[in-house]
Amino acid sequence: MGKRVKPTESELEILQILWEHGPSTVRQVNERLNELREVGYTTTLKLMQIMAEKGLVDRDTTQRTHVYRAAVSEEETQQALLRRFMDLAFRGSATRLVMQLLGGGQTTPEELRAIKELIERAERAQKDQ
Amino acid sequence: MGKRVKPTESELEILQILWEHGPSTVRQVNERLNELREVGYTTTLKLMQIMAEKGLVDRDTTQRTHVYRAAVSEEETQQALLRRFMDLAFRGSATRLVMQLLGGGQTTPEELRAIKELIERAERAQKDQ
DNA sequence: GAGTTTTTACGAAAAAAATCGTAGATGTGT
DNA sequence: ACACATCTACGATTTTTTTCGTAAAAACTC
Repeated sequence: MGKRVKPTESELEILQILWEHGPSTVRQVNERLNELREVGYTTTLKLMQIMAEKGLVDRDTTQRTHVYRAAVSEEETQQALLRRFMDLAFRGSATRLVMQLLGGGQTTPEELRAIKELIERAERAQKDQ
Repeated sequence: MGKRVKPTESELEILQILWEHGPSTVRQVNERLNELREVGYTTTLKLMQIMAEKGLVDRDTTQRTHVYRAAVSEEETQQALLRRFMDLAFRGSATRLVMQLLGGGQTTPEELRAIKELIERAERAQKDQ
């Protein structure tokens, strides 16, 4: 398990699309990307080819139109990215991070409730150890 | 307020040092950096000069040895970075982010308690509106 | 089957970020 | 004052990431 995952920002955008929509062609991915910003088709193609080389995605080449799918799990990747980001931007402090998250008006009341539930579950899990 | 600043990773490392230790010389910053990894003195100097141009830091040049200090606030910068990161890595979902944070063993029991306290405070703040 | 579209492959250019060497000015110690 | 160390400025190089042009093969259209 646990490949060393260090996707660049553009690669991560593509992974998000693959995680969300499942195996996709370059065209499908490119169209999703273009909903947000303008990206040339060959740009997306090249990126996905590089990602295949790096092992971030797998592709089925039996058809002329290749189908790509994520080769790294969403969980593991997010875990690694979060660790890195927390260290870099919050000097490793989860508390500070949550403080900004809650203090910045970036959470809806629903999210707050959901997050509280998560906390309580985590506390119970710790007690059970 | 609120400059639209997007420090690079290296720039952010330097900002962290300035936020944590206050106004510092290039040498002081470079020494801190070298506690983590090897960085040449002129590399750090150049970065800090660029940051001064961008307005990320201010510097006092009245002495031969310039003294640099952060020109952007820790809060605002973290806020902006968090927003960006949450969108990129968690498709904008604070809940997913916290889920990874709690599920990945990246929080100590103490942090958990502190975070719970933050949640409760945020809930009370919402009710008061 | 000629022309058009779609696709991959490849390489190169452009852009962004990080690193470092060298020169010259300024300071320090003796 | 001389030797040595420290500091800034500047430019150049290197590395990483992103973007795209062109060509060739495959498929589709009429």
